[in-house]
Amino acid sequence: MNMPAFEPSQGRMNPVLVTSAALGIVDSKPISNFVDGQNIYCDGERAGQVYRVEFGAVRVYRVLANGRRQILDFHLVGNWFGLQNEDFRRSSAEAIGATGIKSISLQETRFIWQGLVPVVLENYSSAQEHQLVIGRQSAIERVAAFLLEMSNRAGGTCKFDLFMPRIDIADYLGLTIETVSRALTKLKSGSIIRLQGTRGVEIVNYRALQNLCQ
Amino acid sequence: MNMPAFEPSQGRMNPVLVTSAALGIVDSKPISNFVDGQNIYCDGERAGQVYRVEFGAVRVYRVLANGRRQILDFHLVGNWFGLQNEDFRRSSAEAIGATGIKSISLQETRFIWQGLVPVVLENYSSAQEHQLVIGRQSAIERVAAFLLEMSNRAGGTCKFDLFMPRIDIADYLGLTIETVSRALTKLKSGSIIRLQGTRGVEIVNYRALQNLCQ
DNA sequence: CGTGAGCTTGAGCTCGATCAAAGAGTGTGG
DNA sequence: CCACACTCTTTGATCGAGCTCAAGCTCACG
Repeated sequence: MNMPAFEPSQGRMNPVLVTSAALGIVDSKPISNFVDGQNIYCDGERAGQVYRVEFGAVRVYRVLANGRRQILDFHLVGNWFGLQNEDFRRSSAEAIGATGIKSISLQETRFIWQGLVPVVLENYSSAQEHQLVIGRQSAIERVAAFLLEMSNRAGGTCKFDLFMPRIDIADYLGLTIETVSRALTKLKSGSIIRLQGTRGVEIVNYRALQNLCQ
Repeated sequence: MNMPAFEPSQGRMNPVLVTSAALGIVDSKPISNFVDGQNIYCDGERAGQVYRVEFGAVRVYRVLANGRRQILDFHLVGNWFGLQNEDFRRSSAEAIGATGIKSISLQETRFIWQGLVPVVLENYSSAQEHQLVIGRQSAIERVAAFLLEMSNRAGGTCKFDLFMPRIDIADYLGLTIETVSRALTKLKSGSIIRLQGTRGVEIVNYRALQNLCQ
């Protein structure tokens, strides 16, 4: 049985179709440009806008009192972020590399909430998927799951670039950079992946990677 | 490079008000009764309905191929669950104790999606909150966070009953039952909580518990 | 070609998992 | 009402995955 309220969406790959209502509004906005590491919004700040990545990437994260950081989600081209119900931000968002963002104010969103429902549901779904990874997977399984996720979001290619440094991967997966590095080395040694430079990844044995994710 | 200034969000919708449309439909439905452990929906199943807890409680979980289980969320009285974008379930839902559920078909939801937006946003928000706990907190910090969450959801009282067994707490927090038990014992020894029987909890030192959560 | 940030590798340690057993709580039947 | 049985929980002992601390190494950049 289909969800009749909106068109079906393929994972997070194709948000363009499902948000056509929102697109009409956001497309008329100018692109705001951000440099690497630049803040888009901040924990504790009043929430005023909803955002869409036009180019580049964004990390959304929280920092605990003791300095430990958890990256809640990465957002790539076409992804919406910053959607929330509360008045104040409970996380921060930063550009990864040179990044372009379009935004609409929350006041405008009342006209397009319906169009954004699938977007929120997808974000929710991927948050739950991620709970499973960080709750019940070993280090190597987390890294394998991460590589598959990035491969998917890069369009399903087996050769792609990671757009974030190791520390971001570690903070996304709930690990340390050393453990991430060791896991990547292990996957390389097992001829499951190939590494090119510090960001390039090629999945050689896709099946083996999937098996690791349970 | 600067984002336009954040505008204050005026007249933020109250979740109770905005779900009134949904409430109107679901209130006319009969309550379905479930016994302890009974399945409400199943991983892989075609998704047909959205649910609301009338009494009792529900656990939503995923099981990995190797048998490891992760509880994604607990749902208490008044909570909606089962909202998703995909056609098929990616998790299972079970009653905890005697539980009453009202449901509406997804076909009906087209009339109330807009009303359910805050519900989805809240579920999304709590999923992210939980990512932080299982990604970057130690065992005792996770258990402390869990007790505070349950206290809040029980209405902010410091004396309440846990409605789930230790194994559910463990699978929610990404720990083992032994570790959960040890953490509870430690909190008891530190006079931060008091335990009554196997389910009863009283928070004696609320501040100390909050400090543990960072 | 030099420099520094980011990444990898190594050694040792710690927290939580695992394995094992005892204790508490609940329900059933004599 | 108590004895038994069963499940759930607690406690103990040991082990190992991943963290921490500490060097080296790479690579992108000037």
